[in-house]
Amino acid sequence: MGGKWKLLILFHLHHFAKKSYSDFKANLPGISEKMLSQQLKELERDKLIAKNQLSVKPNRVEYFLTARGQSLGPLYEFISKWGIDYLMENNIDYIKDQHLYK
Amino acid sequence: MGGKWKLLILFHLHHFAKKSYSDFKANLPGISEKMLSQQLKELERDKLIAKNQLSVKPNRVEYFLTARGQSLGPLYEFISKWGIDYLMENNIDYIKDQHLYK
DNA sequence: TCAATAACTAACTAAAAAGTAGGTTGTTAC
DNA sequence: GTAACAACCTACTTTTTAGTTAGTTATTGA
Repeated sequence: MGGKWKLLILFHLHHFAKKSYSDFKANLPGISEKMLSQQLKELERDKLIAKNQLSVKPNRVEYFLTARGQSLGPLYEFISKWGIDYLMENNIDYIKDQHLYK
Repeated sequence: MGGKWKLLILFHLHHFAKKSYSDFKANLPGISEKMLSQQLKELERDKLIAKNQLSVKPNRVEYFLTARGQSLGPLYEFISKWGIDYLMENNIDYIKDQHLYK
């Protein structure tokens, strides 16, 4: 489960419950479509997320956390809080310094 | 912090407080010396661990968690528990199936 | 009808991480 | 005085991951 974007994808689903492919695209700045669909597929394979097929003719889906994905909830929370604390302790303005993380 | 062995190193220190280079070597089956010293160095660089130089003429050291390394304690605990639960839910005998994780 | 959007896939390249095989310095144990 | 151990380091290869660019199908909105 060590992909560059997986934790972020899971974290988004943890907070917003349901998200479409393009929701991720819009909210994960810098991710390429290849990475996005690859990581979604691996998360599905590992049963951490699943998707509803809303329609087929125009292909519309929504992703959500499985029970297993939800069971990692405390982890998402902890890492998020730890990260924010880390940035604050070190006086890093994330918005200003985003170039550091690309 | 995404090295293959880092979490295991941190987890060992979390449980045993102080460990020497060769303690890790003995308790992380499969790690190469290159990987071990590389990951220790990166963890030091990131201020998650530190070492005491016990002697120089014969080079003896002991590694331990810094305050920052300790602040991740709940993470080590959670992941460890989650992993064990995962193995049990799926009837995986870790000892028997170690080859799966090499 | 033409552009934009949604949800993808595929081919290829580049960069990062890990593995392999060796070498070093200085000890103590036999 | 030789082997074994501790704590490393170096060069090189292989594997894995990520980035780039370019398609595909189908739909709605102007």
